[in-house]
Amino acid sequence: MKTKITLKDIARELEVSISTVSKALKNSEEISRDTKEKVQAFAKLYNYKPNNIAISLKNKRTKNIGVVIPDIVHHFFTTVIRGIEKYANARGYNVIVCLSEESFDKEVINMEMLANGSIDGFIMSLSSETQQKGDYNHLKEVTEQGIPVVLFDRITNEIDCDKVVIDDELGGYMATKKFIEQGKKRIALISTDDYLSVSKARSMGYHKALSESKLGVDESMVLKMPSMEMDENRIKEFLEAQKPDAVLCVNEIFAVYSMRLVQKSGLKIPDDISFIGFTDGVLSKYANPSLTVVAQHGEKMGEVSAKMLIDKIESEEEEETYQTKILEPTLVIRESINH
Amino acid sequence: MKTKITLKDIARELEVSISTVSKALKNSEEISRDTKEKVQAFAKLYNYKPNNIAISLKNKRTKNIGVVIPDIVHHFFTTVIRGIEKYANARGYNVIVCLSEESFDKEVINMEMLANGSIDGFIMSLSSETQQKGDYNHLKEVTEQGIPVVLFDRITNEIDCDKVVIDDELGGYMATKKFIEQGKKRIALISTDDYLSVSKARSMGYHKALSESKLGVDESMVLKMPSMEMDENRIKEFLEAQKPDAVLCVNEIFAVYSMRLVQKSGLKIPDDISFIGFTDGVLSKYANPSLTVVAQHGEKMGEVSAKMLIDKIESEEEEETYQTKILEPTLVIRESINH
DNA sequence: ATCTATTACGAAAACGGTTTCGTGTTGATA
DNA sequence: TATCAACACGAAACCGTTTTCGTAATAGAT
Repeated sequence: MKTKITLKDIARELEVSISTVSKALKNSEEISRDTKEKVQAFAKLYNYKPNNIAISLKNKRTKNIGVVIPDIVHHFFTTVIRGIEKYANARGYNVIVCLSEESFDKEVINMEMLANGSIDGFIMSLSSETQQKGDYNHLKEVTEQGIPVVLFDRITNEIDCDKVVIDDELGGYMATKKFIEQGKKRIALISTDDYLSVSKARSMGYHKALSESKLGVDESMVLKMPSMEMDENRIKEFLEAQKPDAVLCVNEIFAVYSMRLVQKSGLKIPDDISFIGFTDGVLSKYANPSLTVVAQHGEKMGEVSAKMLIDKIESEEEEETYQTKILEPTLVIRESINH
Repeated sequence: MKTKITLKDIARELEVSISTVSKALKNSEEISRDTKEKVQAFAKLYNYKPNNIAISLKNKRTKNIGVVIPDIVHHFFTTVIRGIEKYANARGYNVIVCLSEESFDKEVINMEMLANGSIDGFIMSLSSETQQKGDYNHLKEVTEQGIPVVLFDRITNEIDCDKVVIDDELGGYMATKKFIEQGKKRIALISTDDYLSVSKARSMGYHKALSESKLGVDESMVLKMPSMEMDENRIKEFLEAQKPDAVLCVNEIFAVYSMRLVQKSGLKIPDDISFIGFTDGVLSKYANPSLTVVAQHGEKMGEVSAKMLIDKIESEEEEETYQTKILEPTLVIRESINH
């Protein structure tokens, strides 16, 4: 086992001082050509690499960014991470991922762990429990310490920081409008409870599109599922009672599941009933029929978040100006609606 | 912006030495009750938290583990990460995720970045490019430095380290056996090229089961896709030419896609033709019909890997003994085969 | 009164770097 | 010959901890 070599080792071996070695390796003008060459050759020979931790301590910069998300087994978050990772890596940063698993306490603990010097900034999406509680003190503490934070997707207005969201309302609006244009008359919405900011916005888009049209809103056409868990019977009863000819679902799973239900009862998709979901994941792509969705471009979101964060980390000025970037969703047309 | 408080700050404020503060906070016997109470109260008041970086430098322990995987937008890896994260977190470790994106160079760069003090050990799954090249020098260097490594799923025998795999051959065997027991006669395999160690093992299980049976192996019933990308026509031609009554696919996507193809040509699943895939992801669960799969228990794999790694990190002895844990896959029966 | 043990604390080294500043040596200049 | 700048390097502080070791003060024993 050949252990890592340090500046001190090189200095001892070459009978120069540590400072000289450090400078020589940085090609400082202060050091003679001779010495520099000697040191650099020696360093290369023994594969010297500076210790990141020591550098972090000195510079008060870790080159790590902390990502705190509710869940990783979820296509959207996964693509966001990929976007963050790619961008951050290109700028020399590493990504520390922590999962809150939708728990407020875990979110707090994770942030506390990371905030004590392990990272230069946070990128995060709030857990549902945090959003329900409305308690954002852990975020306040972090921002007050001067640690930059970028909130994405599941955000709150109670914290002053950079934010990246997609225009979920627009997404709901676009999808609903599409149905209206296609002459659908009974347009249903399957949503979750409003505490999830995204569901809320998507529902608003749905309501807006309908109230702008001659159809108007009929609240009995809206099903709010109490949790993200599938409750098969609720959906089944709802679809049988309301007999919609178009359904907008706030996620993929509701949509795919609903499609299976209506297919079993003999309806044809998209002619008898059309579907649009949210999140352009594998499910939508490989569903039968493939599902038209409002795509959120998670990877782009990750990139944008990472860029905002790193720019802030590396900016000298202590500007207290925060921006909210709004990304536009797009409709990915597949077989579950008429073309 | 209230900046973080350090031991030095407390020492100055309370007019004691830094050492005293440090000891007082650790409830050392050396310090008087009075002083301890004073220091602890002050620390709590100003919300003192020790700086992780400084501690890391001192202890030569970062409490970080590096996870290097080929891809994160992939259900299996995602569940493994979750398993790692949960377990590691419970033991006070953070997880730094790096993506090789199936590239050898990125894998090398990522490992080098992390190996310079940022982490205490690696958990990784090889990129396909690395497996094709067969170049494992980056791994050798790391292990020679005494950094513990746990390899999972996509492993190599050329490196001495702990390993965790699922018995992919057994998985292929179990699935094929199932088909044989159900009286299927034309059992096909859709696989990828053999450089992926997992595909290879799964194929071996398929071959083994068939050669043990009266059916025997017919190589024309095996389709090897040159890459992970979907090549729709290859599969279509293959299925039309061979007319199998059962298909084993080395992943979900091949399976779901194939099911759609045969359904379009009027075949009934599972009676006319049955399907089994690998990877128990969302696709299998929500496919129509839902797909029977060989489940790999990624979360368990992550947990086991993390446990092995952390145990090694925290073990005093320099035992050079490595183990390979083999996890057994299980068959998750769904609608794509007869019950 | 002297010695010893205990208590309670501080100084300093160490982790592995970076960086500022001081200084001995050299050669050129006045 | 005295002065001085340029050169090349080293000492030391610093980042924020932990930990070893030394020691002043006090109390108890003889």
